[in-house]
Amino acid sequence: MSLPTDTADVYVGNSTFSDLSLPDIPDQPVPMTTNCKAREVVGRIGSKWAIYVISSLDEHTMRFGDLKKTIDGISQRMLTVTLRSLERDGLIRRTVYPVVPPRVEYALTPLGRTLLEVVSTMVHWTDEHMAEIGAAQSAYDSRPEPEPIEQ
Amino acid sequence: MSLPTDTADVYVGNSTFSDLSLPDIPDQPVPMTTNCKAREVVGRIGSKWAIYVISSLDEHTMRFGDLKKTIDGISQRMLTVTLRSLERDGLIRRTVYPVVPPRVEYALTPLGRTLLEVVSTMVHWTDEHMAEIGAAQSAYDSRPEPEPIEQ
DNA sequence: CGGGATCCCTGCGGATACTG
DNA sequence: CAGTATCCGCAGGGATCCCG
Repeated sequence: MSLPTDTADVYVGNSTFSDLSLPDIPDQPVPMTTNCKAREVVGRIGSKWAIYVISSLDEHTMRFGDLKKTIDGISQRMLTVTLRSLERDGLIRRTVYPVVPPRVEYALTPLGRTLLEVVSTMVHWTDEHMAEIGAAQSAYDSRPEPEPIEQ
Repeated sequence: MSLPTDTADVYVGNSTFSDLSLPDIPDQPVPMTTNCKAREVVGRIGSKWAIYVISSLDEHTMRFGDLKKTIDGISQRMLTVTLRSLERDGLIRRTVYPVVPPRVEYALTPLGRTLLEVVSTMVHWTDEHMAEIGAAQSAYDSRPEPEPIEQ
């Protein structure tokens, strides 16, 4: 997603003019050739924070601050961006209570709950195979060193 | 992955000195606070091209050029980087045949085949719910426009 | 053919300051 | 509290050239 097809940002110096503080309609009309469906999923749940949000919302709804505290590596901006994106995709529902200290709650939609299962599958796979991957990496890093073929 | 903890790249002008043509040991010792396991999976299969490689290698082995032609949006560099990464993780196996025109074949390892199932789950989920997501997006983009609260 | 090495642009995402 | 608005570093990744 967000391929440089016709974004046509006004380039000024060393910064794009469309600095996208909070992007509204970022998705492009699919200029990719191959089956970009998978790309979309990854772009969605793999946006670095979406998984945490989805996982955190497992069952109970949460407020903005709660999510921020729970995920705790995330910045306000990225939490907002992620929540907006997930809301736009119909994966979470945002409820605003018009009270004096603003109260906003987020919860998974039925669709989001089905995605949670996929995410859980991924997390489960990781838990089971992380050791193998680590071992494979160690083995790989003990590379025989190409040996310049002197002679 | 690749969090800016202690990478300590020599910063020269507007470009990093460690231009990372082909990174060797990019993974960091987990400086994240939350359960970064999920992040690792996403970082792995969500590296924009890994899914295509994994999916393409479903069952039959493939040569470098075959993969490049199949995935077709990918650059040589990214295909190489992705293949190296997956090989290091023990997800694919690289076989070099010492013949005059070099012949290199890639195939999923047993571990990689288990990941393929996870990827398939994701792709399947996408196929089933893309319409819903699209509808949700359209609905969201027909936003009631916040109404500046005149008066 | 299968990459390795370089150069360079872009956009992701962090930090910070300000509003209702 | 729950955002919005800006600024900007930096790594991801494409284009290109070259090599065994």
